[in-house]
Amino acid sequence: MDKSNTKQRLLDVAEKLFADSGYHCTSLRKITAEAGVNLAAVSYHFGSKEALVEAIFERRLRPLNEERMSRLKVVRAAAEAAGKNPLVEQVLRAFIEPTLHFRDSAPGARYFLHLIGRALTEPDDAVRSIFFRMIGPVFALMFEVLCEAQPNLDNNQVFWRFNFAIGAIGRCTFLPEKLPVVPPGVELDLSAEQQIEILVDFLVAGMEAS
Amino acid sequence: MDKSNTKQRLLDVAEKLFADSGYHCTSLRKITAEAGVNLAAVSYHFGSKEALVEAIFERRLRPLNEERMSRLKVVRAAAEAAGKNPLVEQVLRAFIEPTLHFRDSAPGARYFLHLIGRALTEPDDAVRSIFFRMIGPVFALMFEVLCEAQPNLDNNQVFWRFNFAIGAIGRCTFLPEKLPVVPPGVELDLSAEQQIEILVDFLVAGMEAS
DNA sequence: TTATAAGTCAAACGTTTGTTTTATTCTTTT
DNA sequence: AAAAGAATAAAACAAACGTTTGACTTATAA
Repeated sequence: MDKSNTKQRLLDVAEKLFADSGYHCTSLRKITAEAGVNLAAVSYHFGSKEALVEAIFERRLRPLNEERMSRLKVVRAAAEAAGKNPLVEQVLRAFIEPTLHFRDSAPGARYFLHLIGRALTEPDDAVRSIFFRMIGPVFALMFEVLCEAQPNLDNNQVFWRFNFAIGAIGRCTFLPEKLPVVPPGVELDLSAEQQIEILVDFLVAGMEAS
Repeated sequence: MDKSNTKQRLLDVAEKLFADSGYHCTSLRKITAEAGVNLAAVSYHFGSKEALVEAIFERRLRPLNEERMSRLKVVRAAAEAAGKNPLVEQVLRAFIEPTLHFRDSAPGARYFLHLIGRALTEPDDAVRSIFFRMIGPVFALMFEVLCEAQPNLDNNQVFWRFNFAIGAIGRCTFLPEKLPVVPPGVELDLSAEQQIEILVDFLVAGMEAS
């Protein structure tokens, strides 16, 4: 049909270029040139550059967040049904496993993960608030369930440890070539399962510390 | 006197604005206007916008890194003298304590920490490589000493855990208003000592996990 | 087939960007 | 006091940006 795959191509190319060079360093001219479409296509199909990046988040982050949310709710419900507190490990896995399995679920997903790994520190207020609006409910629920998992831990402690976890997770959604110092002999291309285990081991220990 | 405090004012104002809005979203016109100096002053005193941000890194990161390096070397030398492995906690403290004490050491230091917290994920290649060039040796040494601290742990494991630690540390150098979701009742303005303890507890447990 | 809509295209829009230029003022030195 | 150098000022520079325009082409539907 060729019925306007222009829109899809723009999403794919912009996702990759935004991940590579960031929102502001990537011009619409670069995007449309690499996608092989006219410059005006972005305005026509999305309305603006900002609406384009929002559509990118919408396409990937929406379903990912829904899976995270439902898994968090399962963990909470199961714990409540059993009359126990949720396990920290299960809460973390509810967030982490969808993330890293998503990484291999689509060709551009790796780029997208890199993009949201940087969205946490995005300087542009408009772009950052698009991301925060989508991720906000997930973070809020996760914080709640983490508090339930460790009821004898101060909420301040939980909050900061949760933030540390967010930062740590962000480090392994990064494209390998963007990491600062890579000592010789270390393996950057881990499978999702390997990466999950390394990450969960670290975070469970950190969250449950002393 | 007044013997060119223009340069200093530019450094101070640019540090704050770069921290606030990022490198690309902050124009030289905004910087020079807020500093109350002429637009051409940046070119005259520094040469370019990129040289300005490099001077900002140079001013603060150079001495901070020197302290980190010397503390790391002390930890390593003391362990060697005692014929033991360095302690993970001491290695982490050698990096973290200078960082958070630095935070309160100068009026603009908080802004600068926010700036380097974002430098890890800086999309602009030129800016990121300025940062990596300065922080590289510190990261490399820290990775080495961490490997010595846990000789029975695979280097891959150490590398990833080290990266997670970097990500976690970055989360508490952030300006509070830039954090995504802050549940009611949590205290964001921790003293350096409080923040250090929370962070070290978490990271030591994570680094030494199972 | 004709009429209507959807999509594409090249070109230009008005801003904003970092940087440079040229002249002028202030400070230091002889 | 005069000359030399350092610093500031206003203005203009070319390049790049996101966005809009209006004509043209293709697809859909009556």
